[in-house]
Amino acid sequence: MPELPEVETVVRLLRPSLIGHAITGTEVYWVRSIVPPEPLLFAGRLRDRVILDMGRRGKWVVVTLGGGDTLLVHLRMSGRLMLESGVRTADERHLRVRFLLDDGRALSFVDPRKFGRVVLTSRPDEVLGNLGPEPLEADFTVTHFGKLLTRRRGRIKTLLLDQTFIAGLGNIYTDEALWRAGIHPLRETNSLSHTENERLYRAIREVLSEAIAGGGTTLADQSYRQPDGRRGEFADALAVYGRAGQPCLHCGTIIERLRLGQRSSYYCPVCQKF
DNA sequence: CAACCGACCTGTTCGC
DNA sequence: TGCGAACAGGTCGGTT
Repeated sequence: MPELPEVETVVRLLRPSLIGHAITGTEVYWVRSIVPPEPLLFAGRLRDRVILDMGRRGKWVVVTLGGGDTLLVHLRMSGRLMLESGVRTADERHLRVRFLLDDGRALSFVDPRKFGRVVLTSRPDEVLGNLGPEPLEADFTVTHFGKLLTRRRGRIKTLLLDQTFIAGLGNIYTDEALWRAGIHPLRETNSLSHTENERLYRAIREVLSEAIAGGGTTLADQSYRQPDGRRGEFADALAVYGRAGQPCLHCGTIIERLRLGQRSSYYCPVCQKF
């Protein structure tokens, strides 16, 4: 579910109220949610660690702890991080890991589908090192993007979903960026013109920035919420994702859906010619 | 290498 | 109403 904007939204909201607090206990309810999968060692290593910082790299939440360890959280399809003030958990049934804090609050990792992971490591680069550039960073320039593109082949959408090529894009925002850039998802990467490269670069940065400003995207199933419970308002701004059968906001043509691997892609057959 | 498929999991919606 | 199929924001490993 969560892509870069949703993870960024979560981090921005949680960070100020977590920094400086210590973890006093860790409860593991689903062993495979943690790495390494040893609840006693995991909890022991986290006890009394102070949260020094919290950030994001691609779709990973990065929690820097005192003592040299780092906690990496990937929400995958259905994971959520929620800060709770009491003993109660909003979603007890899907609670996988809970971190108790020194002030009585708790940070809960809730994940119905159990795909998400909480990784405790002293070497975060072993996990994060293979990620491609951060699309919103200043050093990610249009020149840089163009150079990366010319070296690659295959379908453009597949490439944008590859986290080692560029970090943070998922199924929603690749479709939105390709629509904004007027590029068909199945276009061969090496067939893109210089102009198309530039349009794609701008589209990626704009759609991600706007989505962050809107607090991410909450779809009809409501599975993503901001940590404070509010919905992500960028759902109202989606131009193609999930809109098969509805008119293109630009030209009125009916939006189509195709299969790429086992995933859906939404596009306008007129604005995004093959 | 690029493309595709099944796994990993549970929950919800769709179609008959 | 009931019930199986299809589908879901992600990623990995194995096969063609």
